[in-house]
Amino acid sequence: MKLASNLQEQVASHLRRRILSGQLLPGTPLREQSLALEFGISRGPIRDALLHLTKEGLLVAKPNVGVRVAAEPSGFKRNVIVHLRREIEASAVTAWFETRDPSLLRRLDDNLALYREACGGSDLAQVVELDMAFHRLLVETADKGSLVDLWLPIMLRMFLRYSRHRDLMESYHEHASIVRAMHGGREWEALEALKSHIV
Amino acid sequence: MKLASNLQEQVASHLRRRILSGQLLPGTPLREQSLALEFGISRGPIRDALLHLTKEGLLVAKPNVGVRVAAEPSGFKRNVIVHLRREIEASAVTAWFETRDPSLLRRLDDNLALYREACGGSDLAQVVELDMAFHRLLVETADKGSLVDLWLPIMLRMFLRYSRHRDLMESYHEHASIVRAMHGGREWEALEALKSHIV
DNA sequence: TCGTCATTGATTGTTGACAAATGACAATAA
DNA sequence: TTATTGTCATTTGTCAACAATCAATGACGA
Repeated sequence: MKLASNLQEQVASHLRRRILSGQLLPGTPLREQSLALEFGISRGPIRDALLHLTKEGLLVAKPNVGVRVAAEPSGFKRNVIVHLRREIEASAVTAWFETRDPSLLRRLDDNLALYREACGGSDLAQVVELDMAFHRLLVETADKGSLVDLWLPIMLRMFLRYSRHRDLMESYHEHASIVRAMHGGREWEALEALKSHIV
Repeated sequence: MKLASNLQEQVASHLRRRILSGQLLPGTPLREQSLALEFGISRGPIRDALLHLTKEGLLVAKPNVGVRVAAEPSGFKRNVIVHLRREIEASAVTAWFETRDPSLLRRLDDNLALYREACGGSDLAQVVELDMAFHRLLVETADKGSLVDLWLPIMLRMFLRYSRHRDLMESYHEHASIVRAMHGGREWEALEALKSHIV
């Protein structure tokens, strides 16, 4: 899951995980030099990675000063984000019901099994990863995955406050009920379950 | 408008303008070396700028190969984008009606005057710039501008097909009618005008 | 005492050289 | 002819050194 040939992407996904799993709290400054030392590489790829994460909304950059982990979105912003996510993911699911390609259902089932396990365990980073993967599967199916790049930064901003305010097992059951409705071909039910899951 | 102390942002906004105004067509490859030569700087800041634009959706990058100007979004994707933009900008305008801060109205009026002029002239880059600025003003007012970073990449992807399919003067009148409704305090009318303007 | 302004240390911004990967083309063999 | 392999030029990826900038500190003068 983590393999990438170029260093910047390796660093980016590593930091992404640390931020989303709550190991790096909002406001924490990240220095290029220290990160370069920590990863044993030069500052170049680090800069690229930080730029990635900044554009994704996980970091905020001040010119000539550096980057910090972004603050959780305000209530107002979060509300908008919720609506945007619903719009994107609902569009994708609606599109899926046109074809009902069963390969998606298989992948969702696989994800669900792993997710259930992870929710029982204590590896929060793994839980976040699988939760993310679930929704990514939904978004990817529509229109040859064209929505993913639109969806990702929105999703990430929402996940900035993942760790707290979340009952993991309940989240699992919500995923399961979405998939169940899709298996049964009940479009309206799937969309309702999705909408009430995204909060 | 163009001033930025760091080179990457100067390069980024320059390329942004060239792409949005249609001088760089979808599919056109951009080489770091040639750009560095063209701007008379080294490849470092160029890389940063290209990364910015890639994350904004104006370019697509293939690892170890390079970047090209992004293709126009598909019909499906564009439809989603339209809904996202409406959601964001309508939220912002709704929030404005809570306070009705008159300083926004003043700035919108200023923008309208310039926009009208530009629509008459032939400088498409200027038209795009002002159109963008108009909507940015709307988005900026709400919640201390927190929606801007969410809105920008969505807006830019939509503007990839700005030049064609657009009657400039009609666009001006739509802007004007939005502002007119806001001046008059007619919230519903403003939101409807906004919604029908975003297509 | 308070405010202003140089100094200084830390951090980002920029550069040019080098390493690694890719795609195109030509040579070779079935 | 067609598929495969090897070579080469082009382009991106990475690196370490240098320059520019900022924020904090402390000296200075009102």
